[in-house]
Amino acid sequence: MQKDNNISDLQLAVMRVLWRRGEAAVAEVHGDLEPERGLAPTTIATILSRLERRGLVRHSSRGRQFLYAPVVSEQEVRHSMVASLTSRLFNGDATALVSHLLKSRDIATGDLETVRRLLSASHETETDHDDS
Amino acid sequence: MQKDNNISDLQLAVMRVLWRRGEAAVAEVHGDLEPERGLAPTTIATILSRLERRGLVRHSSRGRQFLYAPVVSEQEVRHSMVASLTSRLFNGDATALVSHLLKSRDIATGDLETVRRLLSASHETETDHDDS
DNA sequence: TGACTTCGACTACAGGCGTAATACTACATG
DNA sequence: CATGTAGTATTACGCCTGTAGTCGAAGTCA
Repeated sequence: MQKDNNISDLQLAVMRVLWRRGEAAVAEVHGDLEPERGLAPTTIATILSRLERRGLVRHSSRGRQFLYAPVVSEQEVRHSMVASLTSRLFNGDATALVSHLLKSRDIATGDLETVRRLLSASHETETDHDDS
Repeated sequence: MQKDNNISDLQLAVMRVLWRRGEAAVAEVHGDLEPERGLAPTTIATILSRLERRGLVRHSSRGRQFLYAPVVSEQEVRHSMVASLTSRLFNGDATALVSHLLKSRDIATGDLETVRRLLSASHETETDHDDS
């Protein structure tokens, strides 16, 4: 069973860079996030160290730089986080979550069709490859 | 627009007691949670104060006891937390979350029927009253 | 009235997060 | 070799959470 991969917003942003690039040096992660976040490079480095301490990433060295690479996949993190929320909020009942989404109009009426399509697709395909 | 009602697990547990009881003294909340959590009464009191500081509950006095009552509904909290996760993890696309749930087998194959039922119910009923 | 009980208020401490400055180390260069 | 520089490691600080002890006020009981 995998650990609790529940992570914060900023940590997620950093992970997303790693997922996209496969591996990246601190400076690269910083470069990618700087426009939207405007954080100091050392801040990014701190985040990466902490992620490494938690086992979500690992690093190798290239010259005197560290190359960080994800250890967990985006799917795993999503799964873990969604499951955690489902368990906390809906007692683990994922259909209750769907029900909530439908009733609270988080899913616009126009998107019902999309969901219906997903649903039909989902009983045909038994193999799973997460995410669209 | 409502604030960020994202709360922790323990805080949720406490809120659930208040939602169930309408209002409750510290001792009552503690009594309800003690079996599963085994926390000191003062711990519960601390949680309640903090929730009050954040505006999620308010209190009145009965004798020298405080009666705490929820200020936000379970629906609001759920909505807020689900929305927050959806935005962080799926870029705000709730259908992507449903897609995730379906593909990752968080929803057992046997429950697909349930979802399908929810779905049909949801385009007939335009009025919403959250939760089942 | 004095002791005991009850309850909220205040204080505390560790650990996580956001955020970052500063320290240290080792390569590059004149 | 001396020094600038790049890049990691260490330290820091405020805020939140979990967890709870202690203090002080007020009511209860003998």
